[in-house]
Amino acid sequence: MAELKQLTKRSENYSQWYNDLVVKADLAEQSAVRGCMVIKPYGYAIWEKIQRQLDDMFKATGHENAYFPLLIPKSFLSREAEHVEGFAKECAVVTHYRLKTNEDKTGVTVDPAAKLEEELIIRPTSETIIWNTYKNWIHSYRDLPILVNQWANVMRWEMRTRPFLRTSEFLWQEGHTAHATRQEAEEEAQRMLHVYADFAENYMAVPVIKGVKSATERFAGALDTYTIEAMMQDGKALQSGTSHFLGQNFAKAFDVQFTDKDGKNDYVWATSWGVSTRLMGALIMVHSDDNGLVLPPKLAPIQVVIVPIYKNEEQLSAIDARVAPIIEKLRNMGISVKYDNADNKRPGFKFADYELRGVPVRLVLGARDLENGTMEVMRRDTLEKETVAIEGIEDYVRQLLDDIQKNIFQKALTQRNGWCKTVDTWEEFKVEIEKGGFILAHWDGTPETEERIKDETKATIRCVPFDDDNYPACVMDKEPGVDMLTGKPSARRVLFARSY
RNA sequence: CGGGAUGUAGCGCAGUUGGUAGCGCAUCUGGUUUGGGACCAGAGGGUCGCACGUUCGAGUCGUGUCAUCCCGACCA
Repeated sequence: MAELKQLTKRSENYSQWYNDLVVKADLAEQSAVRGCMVIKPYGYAIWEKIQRQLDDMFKATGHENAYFPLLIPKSFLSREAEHVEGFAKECAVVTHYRLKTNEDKTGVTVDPAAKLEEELIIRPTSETIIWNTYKNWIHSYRDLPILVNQWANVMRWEMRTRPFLRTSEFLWQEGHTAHATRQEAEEEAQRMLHVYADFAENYMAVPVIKGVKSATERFAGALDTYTIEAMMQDGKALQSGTSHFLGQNFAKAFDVQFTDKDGKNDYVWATSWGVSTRLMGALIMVHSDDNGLVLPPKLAPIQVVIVPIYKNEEQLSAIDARVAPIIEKLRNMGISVKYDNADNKRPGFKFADYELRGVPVRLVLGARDLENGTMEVMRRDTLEKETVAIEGIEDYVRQLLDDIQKNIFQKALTQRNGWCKTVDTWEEFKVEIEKGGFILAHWDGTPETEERIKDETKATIRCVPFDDDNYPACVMDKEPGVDMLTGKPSARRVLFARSY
């Protein structure tokens, strides 16, 4: 009880509330290694659902999976100038390949004799090692395009870490494609951004704003970075996925040329795109309430939990028998069901526990229901309970799951749209940014102004939004104007926010 | 790397002017319970982050050190 109460103090410190939720909902815990995270079975089950769905979507757009080494020779990283610049400060480095036992047997030390001639970097991202490989794969236009994705872990030695949002080591997928033309590569980068947006909205039930990053916010080594930006319940934005048009930068750095139909040589055009376990951070922060996690049915490891209520063995076996065919039917419909008839926890405890873990639907069957031929159905998103006839309950549940999926998206969308506002003056901007949310304002397009705004308000340009009929009108406002700070001309409003 | 805070049982904490370790939750045993986080009785669990110092005596005082968290800078 005391544990649950702590969760209700969300307003005091959102960050702390979030950390509590991650731990209490049994998703993850801190590891012995600084800034790393142990993903526990329940948390990992959610990640597996995310993985499986994204993987299907990648395959449907013609991509294949492959795997590249964890360790990258230091010299690879420095081939692309901007790329090193962006990652050098956060790399873990392998310098030796052997330990030896101390002479007094008190432990082990690094064997100085086993120093590597060239240090190895634990990948912060795999562009360099992949492009070094692509050099050997690509000779002719017939070898293109290459559409490869990798599921992997990467490591970035960040100064400040947060579970799921920014851990030193994280799981992700990174797509790396090579194309014969600029246009094809640009289309690929856009296509994958839309795949991400589709996934975020239709599976995670997290509404996002698609757009292009400003030059300062761009990926190190990219010509353009496209992003999906989500809004958390506390008014801070979260960059949830990115897709990069890399131009010929990496092809030039790793000398990857191909011969076209006319026999002429040219550098190939590249993209890369990735989403990480950070998506789980978004999932948690967008939907959760004071009772814990709220998972969208499409990504919930357990979609339906059934809890029996009984006073003795006979009653339990009667319930077991009544529940068995329901479980079977639900499973045949592709619904994941857990029947929790464990005798070592009381019903009230189970109710609270499955709510904490975000299970979308709970069915309860007791002696009373057995007599009436009913079950109690509770939906996690609204916490509403109703009593429903057992006859045909499987279809009812199927319908309810769809309904919950739609409802939590709608709820998040309404909230997100409520966070969008237009601001015209600098004074107003400084006031509004304190309240959180997305702010649409005019910007003169220079990095200097962007920097000033960031320094004074901690707000960054999240993106220049793409067209989408579903966005609120203020996001779609493309009228020119003047910069709120400098008064210089602005082509259109851009999206500002404070972010994680 | 700067500012602030905290390190005492698995978790959350208390510990008085320095006197040899305590509470709640969790765990284990037995019993009664079971429609919203059960109750009773009993039990187990600690080099008080680490090191050095002051003292007859340190969880408590001093110095150093390490770690974690929060707020910044940095980032998916």
